[in-house]
Amino acid sequence: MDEGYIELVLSAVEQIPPGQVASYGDIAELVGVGGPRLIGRVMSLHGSGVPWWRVVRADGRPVRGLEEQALELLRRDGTPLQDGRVDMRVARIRPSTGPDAGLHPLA
DNA sequence: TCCGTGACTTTAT
DNA sequence: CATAAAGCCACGG
Repeated sequence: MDEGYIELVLSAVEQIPPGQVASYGDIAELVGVGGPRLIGRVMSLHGSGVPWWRVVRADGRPVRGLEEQALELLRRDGTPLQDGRVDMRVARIRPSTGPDAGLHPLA
């Protein structure tokens, strides 16, 4: 576990704007190193000091164990919630966000 | 060294 | 939509 890697992940999480979220897999791809579980590990150890609540699971469910806390913070940020889960279709950091966002590949 | 576990993801049933 | 299995990386026993 390199400190540089940790800083990289933490900085990536801090880059997440309010109203948007990122999955562990997204962070992993952003940093281009390791996998989702590695990100989760880094967050659990050094997640303090960064908007950890903006990092959610791929299904849109918040962090394990801190669901209520995360939900509150997400709601405060204006994140689109849907029945206790984040609406990844629009909240996830990624282009082509939406059911019909990019379905005109050729038009 | 092997095994179990965890702030995970994806595909299949 | 829920559950199961496989893949993934790092750590403690």
